[in-house]
Amino acid sequence: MATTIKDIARQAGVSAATVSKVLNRKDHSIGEKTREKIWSLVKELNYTPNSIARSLITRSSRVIGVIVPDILNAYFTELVRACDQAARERGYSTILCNSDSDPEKEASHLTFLASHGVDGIVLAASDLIPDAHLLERLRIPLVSMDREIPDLDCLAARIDTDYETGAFLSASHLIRAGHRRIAFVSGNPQASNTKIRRAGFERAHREAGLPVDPDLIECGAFNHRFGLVATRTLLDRTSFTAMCCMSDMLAMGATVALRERGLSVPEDCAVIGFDNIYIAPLLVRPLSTIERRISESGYLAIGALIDFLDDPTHPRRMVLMEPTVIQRETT
Amino acid sequence: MATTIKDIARQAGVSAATVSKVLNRKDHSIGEKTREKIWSLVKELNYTPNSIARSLITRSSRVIGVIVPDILNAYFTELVRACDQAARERGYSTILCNSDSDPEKEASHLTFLASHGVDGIVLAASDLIPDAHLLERLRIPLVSMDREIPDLDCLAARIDTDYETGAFLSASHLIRAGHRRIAFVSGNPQASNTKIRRAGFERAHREAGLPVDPDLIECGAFNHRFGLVATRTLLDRTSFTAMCCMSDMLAMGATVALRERGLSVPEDCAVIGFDNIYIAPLLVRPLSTIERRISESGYLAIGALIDFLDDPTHPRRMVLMEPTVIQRETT
DNA sequence: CTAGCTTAGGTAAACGTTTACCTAACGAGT
DNA sequence: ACTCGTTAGGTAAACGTTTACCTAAGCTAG
Repeated sequence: MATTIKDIARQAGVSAATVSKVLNRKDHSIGEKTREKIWSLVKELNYTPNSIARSLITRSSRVIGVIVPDILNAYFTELVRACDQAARERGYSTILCNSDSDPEKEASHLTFLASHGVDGIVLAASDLIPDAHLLERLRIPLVSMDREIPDLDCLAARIDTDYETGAFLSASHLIRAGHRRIAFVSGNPQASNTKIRRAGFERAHREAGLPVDPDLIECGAFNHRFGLVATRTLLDRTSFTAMCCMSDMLAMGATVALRERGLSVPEDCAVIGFDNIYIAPLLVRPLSTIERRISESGYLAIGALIDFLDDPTHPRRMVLMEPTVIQRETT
Repeated sequence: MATTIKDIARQAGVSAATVSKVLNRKDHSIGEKTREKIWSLVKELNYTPNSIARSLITRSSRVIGVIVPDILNAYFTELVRACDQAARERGYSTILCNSDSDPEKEASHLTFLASHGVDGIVLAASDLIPDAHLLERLRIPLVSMDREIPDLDCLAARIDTDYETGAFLSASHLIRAGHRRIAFVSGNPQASNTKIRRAGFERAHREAGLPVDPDLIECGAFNHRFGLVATRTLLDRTSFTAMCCMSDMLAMGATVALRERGLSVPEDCAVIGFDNIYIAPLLVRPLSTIERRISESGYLAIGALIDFLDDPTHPRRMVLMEPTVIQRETT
């Protein structure tokens, strides 16, 4: 139905190979007028090369798969958007997969992406430890973001955030403001993701000569729903004057729970988030948070991946993003 | 490198055609033991068919393209997520494109999707009128969501929202609460999208015997940045006690501007949004809004598209979603 | 005994590209 | 007159599938 390279070739009176060479700018040995004729036919017939056929023969699709736990989490929305933009700027496009933090879904997305011939994959934060055997078998260049990952030879880069420092800053910020009983809410307690943050939180207390009350800790997931229920649980169990939430979504859920109980933020209880999602400053009471430059890390991930695709001997990158405090009105 | 159908065939001692038949369940004429041998080899060698080769020959990729103006707008995040989920449930996957409301980007995404052989496209709300010639030429089954679109024969369905009623409800809600001077903030003033909403807004006033002051109208874009600047402009120009924002993102921007001037919501100025994005109830002061069942409309879009793909004579769907009011704490 | 059906599977073309290698003509240098 | 290079372009295989059509054997019915 659509125009193919053969249509162009026939109408130009040359072979398909010649057209292909011109289209791919490998036309040092093609005459000027043939070249022009081909280009004008391409315009006239609105010819666009069939990427599928091209991928089949070149074994490269110029597509990058991006796997995130849940795009509804505004943090991942921003990340995905940045990855997509970075990829397009370099002639790639992306295909997005939500794993819902489910190992089976993650594995099925991985094989899906492989069967669709993606050139590389960005595997973003998740409580999961990815299936090393599968990754090993697939042998697709990979960038890991904020997650535990085995040291595969198809690992192009790791982009991690210094969660220890982030959590340390977050707790210190509140301790300096005079808080003594600070709740800590984070994701899956088994994930290194959360363990490291907890370590930073505890270090801040240690350095300030403060104890850490285990009753003030609630870990489960990074979404707003957990923020809501964790805060309710904490309020029922104990008392505190501030909350360290390890994601902005958690902080949003927490604030709703505090309001429910008639507590106002930050007067009755201060709340600090983590991520600085673009919504944070738009809340009616703008949320204090830990900035982690989400878009920049997306750009880094895609950049590292494409550099690796261009040249697999390119030195692997290991980036550790340094978070900073942003004080708004909730603390 | 990866296992192909020929590897399976060789090891099973049959031809590739036989393997293909078994894999595709067209194996009525294949012996029981051959069948079993093939399946066990498939498992053993971790064979996954190469989707690219398959697409090339079958001319179907089981991929659906989704074009939105900007995934950072939480409304589209939810929509995209719903489309993706609906598609996966029916064995399709999606590929996402952000047009940034730019006609050139939209056109380039359209040809990109075409060259990658997507089976269908969901074209979501945008201030743009799509390039009818391009669409006509591409001949890819299409679902249009909340946008003006020519009546192409590849149009599988239209999913629209009854914006006139939505805006009417929104304004009436505020009028009933006693407001007399209500600002109206919406997207691109040229787009039918906005004109229709404005009509609903005006009808609510007419039916209540109230005049509409043109000074209270500001139209430009649907994002939070415009909400912020439009509200500043309105506050500088005139006075009002309530705002009809035609998207929740606008409402979020508006609330920030009101706070800036020391006005509290809803005491000094009520604000109502539109869309009921999932963040609306999480704002420290939960946002009143117009519900439009975003996920449901995503499901509808993908469902209509796939039905059309399955059977192009399937009756075209024209859905008009009916919005409702959700009162929270900003009104 | 043979026409015809069923069962089990093979053959080869096709999808739309890319690319390694070939050819043919022409001119220049020796 | 011959090699050699260059220029301009063609040939055909290859990528990994699917599928229309073929074959060959075995069986059954008349």
